[in-house]
Amino acid sequence: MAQAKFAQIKQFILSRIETGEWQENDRVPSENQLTELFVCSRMTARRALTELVASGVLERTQGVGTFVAGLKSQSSLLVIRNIADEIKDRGHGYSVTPLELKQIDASTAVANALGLEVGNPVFYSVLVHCEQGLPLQVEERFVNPKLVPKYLEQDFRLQTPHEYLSAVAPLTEARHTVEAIMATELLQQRLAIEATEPCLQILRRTWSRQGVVSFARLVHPGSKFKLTSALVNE
Amino acid sequence: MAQAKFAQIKQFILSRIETGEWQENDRVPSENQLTELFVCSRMTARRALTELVASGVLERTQGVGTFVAGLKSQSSLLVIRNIADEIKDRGHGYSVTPLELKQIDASTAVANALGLEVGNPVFYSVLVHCEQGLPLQVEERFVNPKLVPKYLEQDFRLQTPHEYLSAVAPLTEARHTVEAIMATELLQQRLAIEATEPCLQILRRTWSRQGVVSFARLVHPGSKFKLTSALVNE
DNA sequence: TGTTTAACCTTGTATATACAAGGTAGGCTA
DNA sequence: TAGCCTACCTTGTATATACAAGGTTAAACA
Repeated sequence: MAQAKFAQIKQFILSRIETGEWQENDRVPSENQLTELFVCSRMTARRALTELVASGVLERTQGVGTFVAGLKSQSSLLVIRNIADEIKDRGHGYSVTPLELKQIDASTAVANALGLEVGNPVFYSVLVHCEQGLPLQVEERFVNPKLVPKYLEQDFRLQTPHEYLSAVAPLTEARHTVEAIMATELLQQRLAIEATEPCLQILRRTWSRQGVVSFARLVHPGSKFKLTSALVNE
Repeated sequence: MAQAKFAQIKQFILSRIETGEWQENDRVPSENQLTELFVCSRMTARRALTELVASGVLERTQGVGTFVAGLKSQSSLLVIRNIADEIKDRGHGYSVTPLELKQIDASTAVANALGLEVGNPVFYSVLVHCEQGLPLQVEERFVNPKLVPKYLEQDFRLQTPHEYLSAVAPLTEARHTVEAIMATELLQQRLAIEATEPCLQILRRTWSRQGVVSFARLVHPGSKFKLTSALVNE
């Protein structure tokens, strides 16, 4: 068999959508119709449809039918990768310098982000991630001490905070905000950039089963760092 | 039945991964083992595994077994939404002002992005998208005239370029780059911002079956615009 | 005429079965 | 001992079947 039958059916449907023959919200053949068209069992036709639904190409409603899904083009996905992996994947040298590692009192913003009270103790770390020796990211991180009591005892030259946290408190969710900012003087020093250089800031909150684990502020020089998307559709 | 059997099996596996009982690369029970555990048919056990593989929780290799997938935490997804929808979803007033709509000669950068020769004609449009009357995005767009010959005849106050292009040349892929930049003087005027305000720039290339359809440069004031992620992990 | 009902479509869940295909490990042979 | 080969595990594809559940429509009834 050149290609699995369910894959042929998927191709058949996808090509018709790609050419525009079947438009958004058009009805696609039912499982039984596909069964006749391709001379296969209902389970095989069903598999093709199910997989296309899973990938967002189709939508179905029990008792009604299966339809071409609305354009996903309206939103596409950007990937935020682990900085160390990204640098290594480029074949460049990666190094990290820990600048701070201590306990502080939660400010209002940090307390809100972590779901704690203002003034509660939180663990705080600052690291500079470098590519070929040049700063590419300043990672400022606030950690919930209740969930990660041994955070301050770690050596983040050996294992990034992200790796450590993942091991200690398996994360179940993460939320990000990306924006453009101007660096403060301190950040300018740490990133070795001019006052005129804009920066890309990623705010990242991570959850485990027990609650908010950490709140991180990742700042990149705009001239050196780009977020790139993988793909959409299909 | 309180819950479908395959859903119970999925829950069983997910909870064991969440608690950390099963770690990355650990082997999960085979289809036959699950069949015995849950007193169900192999197809039902298989469905649970298949769906968890689809959602990225598990990985499987024919002839070997099924394993807990590597942390997805390493990369998470950001959503780039249609600007008009985003503003409307916030319940705010949306308006758009077309500034340019003409044919120009492709510069080197544009020719590269569109897969054309330098100096070839390309269609060019500039629009300003406003939220409550304030500029939120400048959309500069270069369009391949071979694929979209009637681009210049459109009225983009009625339909956004993106909507028109989606209808004319169903898109099959899109790639994005996000970075922080300082606005040029012209952009400062168009966005009504100060020279000191950093901007978030999204470069977007879209493909249809026939090739690259358009290349867009979307610039937002950093103080007013944030990209926000939905969620991670399945 | 208006409402209820039943027939018929759709998708959803579940089982039993068969064979194909890929990988591993242990035993057999040279 | 070294290499091959078979038996046995795994996942992958495909079929036939049964009944459940949700929605539409048209016919039957009041």
